[in-house]
Amino acid sequence: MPPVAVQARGFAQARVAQAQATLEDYAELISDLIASDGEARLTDIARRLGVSHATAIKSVARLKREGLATSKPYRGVFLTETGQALAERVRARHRLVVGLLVAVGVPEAQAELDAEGMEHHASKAALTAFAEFLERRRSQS
Amino acid sequence: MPPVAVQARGFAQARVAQAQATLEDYAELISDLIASDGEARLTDIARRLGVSHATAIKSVARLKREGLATSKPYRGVFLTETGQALAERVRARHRLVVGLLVAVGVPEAQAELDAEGMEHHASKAALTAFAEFLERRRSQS
DNA sequence: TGGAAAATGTAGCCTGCGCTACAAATTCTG
DNA sequence: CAGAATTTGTAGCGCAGGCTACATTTTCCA
Repeated sequence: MPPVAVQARGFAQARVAQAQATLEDYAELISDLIASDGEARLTDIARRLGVSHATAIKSVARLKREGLATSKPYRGVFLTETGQALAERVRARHRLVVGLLVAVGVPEAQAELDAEGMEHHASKAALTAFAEFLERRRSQS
Repeated sequence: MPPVAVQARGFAQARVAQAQATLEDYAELISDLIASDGEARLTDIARRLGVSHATAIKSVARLKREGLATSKPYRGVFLTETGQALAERVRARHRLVVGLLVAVGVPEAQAELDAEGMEHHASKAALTAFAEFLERRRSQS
């Protein structure tokens, strides 16, 4: 077993990541919807996340509280600059994680599903390592 | 963007995994404590998870509700057969994830921390791929 | 253009998992 | 072996994020 402090830190890190996960998922999804449909409607957000619209409304309210999004009644949801920046970081990270999973042999479709959960827990150091690993791969083949 | 159904499934999978995560962490930790100390005391569980003892008590109560653990007042916590089996699966999975992270270049210490969060989201297919990847690596070097 | 359909919003409930504060039991020790 | 220290238990709170049910607003189209 790892030293107590180290182990506790690991769990704490995972908890913090988890608390951010919802915000990250929403930010990325809203950004994607705006890019593809021109707007991010509550119903579409809920459908894509697989939750009820009531849940989506609550979560969007939290995004607004945290300064990541804005919206007016009966209108679509928009990201603030901060929110957009978060969305872009998350998107890049998502691609990196999927890329790594595929590179080590996880089937594409499953890699997408797994990445959805794992990406939130990849540290900067891990992402750097992933990028370098993929780069080495690419230059070799 | 992926098809709606696929994307929703990804998020749903992540939510399910997350709901299991606490149980898995406790089961593994209790198993480790029993192996190393002969017993799993509430205080040690709480210290290693980095939470208050009250939180640990609540979570252990949930493990008992779900048939994974047993305990009597003012005595240590023990795993049922189901709980022990879970602990072993989780331990194996944890090692596999750490192994993969290290193999692709994540520093050992960080790999341990990251694995704590990621491991809960690795599907069977991913774990198989990880194992094969590590096997290939081993036989090459 | 008026009414049905769709979208959005509100209210209230549940569970999980954090916390602090206080209570009770056990264990250690002088 | 009595009292202090430790450990375990209980109560009650907060937040996040699920849900259903019902209300309201907007949108669409016959």
